[in-house]
Amino acid sequence: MKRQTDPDVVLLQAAADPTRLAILRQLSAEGEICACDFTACCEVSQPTVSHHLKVLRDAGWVAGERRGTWIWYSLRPEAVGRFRRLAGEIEPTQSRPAGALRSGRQPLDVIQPR
Amino acid sequence: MKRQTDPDVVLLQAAADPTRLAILRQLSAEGEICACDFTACCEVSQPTVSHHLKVLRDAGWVAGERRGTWIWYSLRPEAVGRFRRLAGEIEPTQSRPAGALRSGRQPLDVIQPR
DNA sequence: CGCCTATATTGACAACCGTCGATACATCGT
DNA sequence: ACGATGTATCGACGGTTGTCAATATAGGCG
Repeated sequence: MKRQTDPDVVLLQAAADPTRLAILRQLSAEGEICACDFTACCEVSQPTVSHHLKVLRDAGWVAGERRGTWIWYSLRPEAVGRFRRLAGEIEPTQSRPAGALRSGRQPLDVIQPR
Repeated sequence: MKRQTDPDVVLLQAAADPTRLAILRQLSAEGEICACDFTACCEVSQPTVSHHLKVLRDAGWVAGERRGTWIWYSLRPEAVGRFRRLAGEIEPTQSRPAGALRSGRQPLDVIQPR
C-alpha cells in the first residue's frame, strides 16, 4: 500500500478499530482516564492497550499526561474538530440538478454509449 | 482482529483508506459518478476500484445503480447520517469539574510530582 | 538502596488488507 | 450470433495490523 500521508486517513484509521473506538468513546464520556482503566474495559492485555494508545497518540487523537506512576489520557480537541469537519465534508447527494457538467456524459441513457 | 460486528467500526474502516476516502469525497462533491471514472482519479487498476466499491457497498456507504453498460454510484444518506452522528458523539474533554468521582482514585497530584 | 506497580517496548506470530493479472459475467451494438 | 466495452470475481503475492508473552523502563515508597 502507499504511504498514508493524508492526515484524515490517519485519523480515520486510528479510530477504525473496536478497541480504539471504545477508548475514544470512553474518553469522550468520562473526560480523562488513567491508562490502567482501559485494560479492564477492553478485554485485552496491557501491552495491547499500550499499543492502541500509541496509535491514538501518533494520530493526534489523545494526549497523555504523567501524574506520578499513572498516565492520564484525554481527547485532543484538535482531533475531535478535524474529525467533525471531515464528517461535515461528506455530504449526501445533494439535489444538484446538473450531472450535466460531469465530463459531458449525461446521467441517463439518453445518450447512447459510443 | 476477531470480529467487527460494531457497525460504526465497519463504517470507519471502510472510510479509512486513501482510495476509498477519495471516492467518498468525490461522490460528495459530484453527487453521482460512473464506476469507470474512479479508475482515472484514483490511479489504481479497475479490479482494485471494483474491490473498494464493494467494501463501500458492504459498509453501507454507497449504492450502485445499473444504467445500461455503466453503474452509477452515489452516497447513501443513511451512512452519511450515521457518520455524522458518530462524529457528534465524540466530544472533547468537557470541563467536567470533578475527576473526583472517578473510581475513588484521586488524580493524586495531591502530592504535586513537579 | 531494593521492591512494587504502571507503562512502554520488543519480538514473534497469525490474520487481515490492498493490489494486480487473468478471467468471468453483463450489456449493448452490429 | 458475434465482438466490444464496462464491471465483478478469482487467485496470488507482499505488506500491514492486532495480539500476547517476555522484557525493559520509570516512578513511588519504605
